[in-house]
Amino acid sequence: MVRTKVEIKRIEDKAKRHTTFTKRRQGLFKKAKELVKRCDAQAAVITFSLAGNIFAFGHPSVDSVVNRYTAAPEQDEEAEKKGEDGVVDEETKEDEETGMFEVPVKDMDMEELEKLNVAMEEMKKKVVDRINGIVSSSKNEEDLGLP
Amino acid sequence: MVRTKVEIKRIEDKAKRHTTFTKRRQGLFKKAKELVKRCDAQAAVITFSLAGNIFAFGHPSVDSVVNRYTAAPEQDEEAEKKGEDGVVDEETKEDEETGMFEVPVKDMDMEELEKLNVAMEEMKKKVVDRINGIVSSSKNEEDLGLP
DNA sequence: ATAGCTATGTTTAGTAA
DNA sequence: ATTACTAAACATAGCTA
Repeated sequence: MVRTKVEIKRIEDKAKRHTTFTKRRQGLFKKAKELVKRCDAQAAVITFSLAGNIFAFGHPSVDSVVNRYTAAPEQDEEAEKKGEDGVVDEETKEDEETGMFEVPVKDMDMEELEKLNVAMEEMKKKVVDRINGIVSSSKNEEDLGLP
Repeated sequence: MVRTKVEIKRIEDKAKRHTTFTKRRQGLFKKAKELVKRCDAQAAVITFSLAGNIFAFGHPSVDSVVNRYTAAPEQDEEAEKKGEDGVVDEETKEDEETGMFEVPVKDMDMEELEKLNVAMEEMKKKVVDRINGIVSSSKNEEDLGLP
């Protein structure tokens, strides 16, 4: 059969999901390259597959775009709230509402703040490492079936 | 006239270029959202128009994807011995000595980790803002004596 | 995992508002 | 800056290899 109208929701079948990821990732990168070239703009695209593979594209480079974004005074975050497929925005908002850390930053003095900052840096590394660890493990599991 | 075969090169006319940028940026973001939703992947897109406007989208957040990219061990490395869960163990021990965060990162699943990551991002901003606030005020006090 | 195929849904250049 | 319109160009689901 040929193509039918497709609903944008999570693909349950693992193999299909990966195939679709590969195709759509290629399409996304192509679009980004066209945008950059036709409009003389700067852009970066970073993707992680569930298997943990990293794919990134950036013009003039991923790092330069990321740095510029990080250093931007005000991040407009103009990620639309139009709610077409905007499920992602809701999830992000949900995260903001979790309020995992209710530390009274306002009342801390400089010394406390510096300690807190260092502690957070270390914790952050742990979390990222843990994420990468999980991803790597699942990647290994998937690879078991391959020759 | 309707559309002709288009060559992917820089659009010289400024107004046209901006119009195309707006359209194609929207298309790019839509594609990114579909990729995230259908394939359950993480992705971030950051664009700067020539006018300097920032547009960014990320799941679960721009920062988390950027940080994960920055912290990635090696770009296309196959998961080998480093992917075991035990990576975090030593640092966790160290953390207990600090006593500031007793969060059991080791036992958290992916979803929890993502939320934690986002929560830390925001907390970090608060702390940095607070530090900047202190620095600014003390700076102002010093400035009182200057011409 | 990635590539070719094809029918069909989707995006977008050109234009005007 | 963004939006509506339309037809041509384009991307891609479902297959196969």
